[in-house]
Amino acid sequence: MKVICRNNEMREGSFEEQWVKEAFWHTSAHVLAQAVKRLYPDTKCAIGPAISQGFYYDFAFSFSFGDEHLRLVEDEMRKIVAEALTVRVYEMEREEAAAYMRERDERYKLEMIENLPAKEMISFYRQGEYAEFCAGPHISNTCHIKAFQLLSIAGAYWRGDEKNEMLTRIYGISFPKVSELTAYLQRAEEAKKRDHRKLGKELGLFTIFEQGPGFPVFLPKGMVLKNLLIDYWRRIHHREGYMEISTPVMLDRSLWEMSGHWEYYRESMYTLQIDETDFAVKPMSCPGGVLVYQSKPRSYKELPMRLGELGLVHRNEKSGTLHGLMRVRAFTQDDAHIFMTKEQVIGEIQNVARIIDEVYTKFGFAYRVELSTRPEHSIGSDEEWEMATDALKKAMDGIGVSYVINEGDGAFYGPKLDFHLQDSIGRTWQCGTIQLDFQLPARFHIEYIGSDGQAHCPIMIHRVVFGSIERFIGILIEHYAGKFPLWLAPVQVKILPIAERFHDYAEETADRLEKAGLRCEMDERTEKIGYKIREAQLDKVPYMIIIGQKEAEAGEISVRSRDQGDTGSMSIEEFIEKIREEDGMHSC
RNA sequence: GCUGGAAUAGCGCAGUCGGUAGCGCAACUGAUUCGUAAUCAGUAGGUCGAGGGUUCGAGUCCCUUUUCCAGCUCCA
Repeated sequence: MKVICRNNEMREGSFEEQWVKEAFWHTSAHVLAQAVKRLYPDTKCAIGPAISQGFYYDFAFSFSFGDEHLRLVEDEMRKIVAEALTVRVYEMEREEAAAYMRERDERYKLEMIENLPAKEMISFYRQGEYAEFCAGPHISNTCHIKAFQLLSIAGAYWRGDEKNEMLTRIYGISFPKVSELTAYLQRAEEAKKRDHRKLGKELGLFTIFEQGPGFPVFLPKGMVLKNLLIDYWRRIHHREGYMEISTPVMLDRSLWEMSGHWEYYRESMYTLQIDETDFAVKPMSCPGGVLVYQSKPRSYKELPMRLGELGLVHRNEKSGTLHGLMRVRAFTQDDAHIFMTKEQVIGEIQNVARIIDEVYTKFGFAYRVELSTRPEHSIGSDEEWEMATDALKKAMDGIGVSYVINEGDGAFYGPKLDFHLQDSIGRTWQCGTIQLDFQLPARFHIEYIGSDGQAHCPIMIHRVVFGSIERFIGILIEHYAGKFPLWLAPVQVKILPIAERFHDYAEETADRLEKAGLRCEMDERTEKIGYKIREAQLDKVPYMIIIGQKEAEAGEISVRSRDQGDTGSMSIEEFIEKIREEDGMHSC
C-alpha cells in the first residue's frame, strides 16, 4: 500500500505495519468527514485522528445526529471509496490557510491554524472536492478502504475540556480486506463475552440495584470470592509485619479540614449532619489511620509502623462514569499507612513494591509503573515535593523497576507510584499505588520520640495493592473469563449423582471433601447426567464428580475437569491429594 | 455532569400502521432414575422502568424523570 507524506514523498508499506495502519485510519477519518460534508454541508469539522484501533472524527452538527444518520453516512463513504479518489498533498502559507478555513466558516480548523507556530507552512491533503489541513501521512487513494464500519456515536468536548462545547464524535474501524473487518468484529464479540458485568450476573457473583447506582452488592458466590481475596491479603500482610485496624466510615468535618480533604476533595465526598455538626463519609482511610497513630505516644522503636485497613470508602462519582465493579461509588480499599523515619523510607517503598509484584504475579498479570508528580491543586512546599518524588525514584531505581513519569497526576498531598495492570483484552487499570506523604503528618502534628529523646515528625506512606477489591474482582472475572483457578473458585467441586439411589454415597463423598477443606455443592435433582454436567460446566466449576453404580461399587469417584474433561476414576484420597497439589501451586 | 442510544416475565429476546402482550430458557407440578454439555408433558408468571400528556383506544406518539449502555470529562 502506498502512503503519501507531507514532503510529497511516497512510501510503500504493508497494512501490518503500525505507521501504515495509522495513515490508513487517518484517511478513513477524512473519508468520513468528506461523506458528512457531502450530506450535511453546514456541519463544522473539528479533529479526526487515527487511534489504537480505528479512527474517529469530531463534528459540530446543526441537528441531533443519531444512529439512523450513521447508516446514511456509511453509504456515502462507500461511494467515496468507489470513486477511488487520489490523495494529494500541498502546502499553503498560514494566512492563506486561515483565509481558506474562514471562507468556509470552519471555526475549529481556523482556531487550530491560529494556534500553530507563525512561520510554519501548512500542509493540506485533498481527495476529490474535500481538502483538509493535516500533518498526514495518508494512504494514496481512497479505494483501499474496502471494509469499514462506523461503530458508535459519542459526545466529546472540544479540545477535551469539559468547559468547552460538546461535539459529536463518530467512531469507526476500517481494513483493506472484508475478512479483517469480520475478524475484528468477532474479536469484539469475544471480548463482550468476558465482560465482568455479564459474567457477574450469569455466575451469581454480584449485582447493582437500581436503587443504589454505583453501590455494588455481593451475592453469596461473589462474597466467597471477595473473602478469599481478603484472606490472601491478610496472610501476606501478616507475614510482612502489618497490623490491621478498622476506623469509622464517617468522621467530623474538622478532621477533614485538618487533612485538607474538605478543601481539596470536597466535591467527591458525601456529607451529612449529626446533632448540627457536619460529618463526611470517608473517601479515604488515611485520617483515621493518623488518629490511630496519634492515639498514644510513639517511640522510634515502634517504627516502621504499618497499619493496614480494609476500608470501605465512598466517593461521589459522576453518574456517567459508573461502570460495573470497575468504577463505583463505594469500594473497599486494601489500604495501609506506614509511619517511619526518614532513613526507613526507601526500604519501605521497596518492600511495598515487592508485595505488589508478588500479588500481581500470582494472578498472572503484567503491569507497568507510573510516577505521578505534583498536581496543580496541592499542598506543601516545592522542596518537600522534590524530596518525596526523589525518594520514589531512588526506591524504584534501587530494585531495578522501570517507570514512566506522569506529570501532574499526583495526589494533592504527595507524589505517587501507580501500578497499572493489563487485563486480558489489553486494557490497563490503575490498581496499586504507593504515595509518599510529608503533609498529613505535619498537618496533624504527629510525632515519635527518637533515640535522642526528642520529638520528631514521622514520614507516612499510603499504599494499596489491589487498589479497590471491587475493581480487582472485576478485572479478575475478565482476566479468567469467569474460569477462576481452583483456589479462587466459589464452588470448587460439584458432585453429580447419576440417580437417586446413589445420593447416600454422594453425600458421604461431599462430607469427606468438605472435611478436607473443599468448597462443594451437590446437584440432587433428578436430571440426566449430561444436563447436570452442562450446568456445572456453564457455572465454570473446576471439578465435577460423577457418582453412579460403578463408583458406588468400587468405592471410587469419577472426576471430570472443567478444562480437561473426563479424567477417569480414582479414590477420594487420590482426588484430595491431586487437588492439594494443584492448590499448593497457588497458595502463598 | 455532558452527548447519543436503550429499558417488555428471573434471564435472553419478539411485538408491523396506535386496536387490549408473546417466544426460548429458568421456576413450579407430574412422569422419567438416566454414564460425561440440554428427557417429556403440563402450570403459573407482566401496572411493558416511573410520572404526566395526546387519543375512543398507548408497550407503540409527545413531555418529564430514574436506571443502564457507548463515549467525553474524571478516577481506585
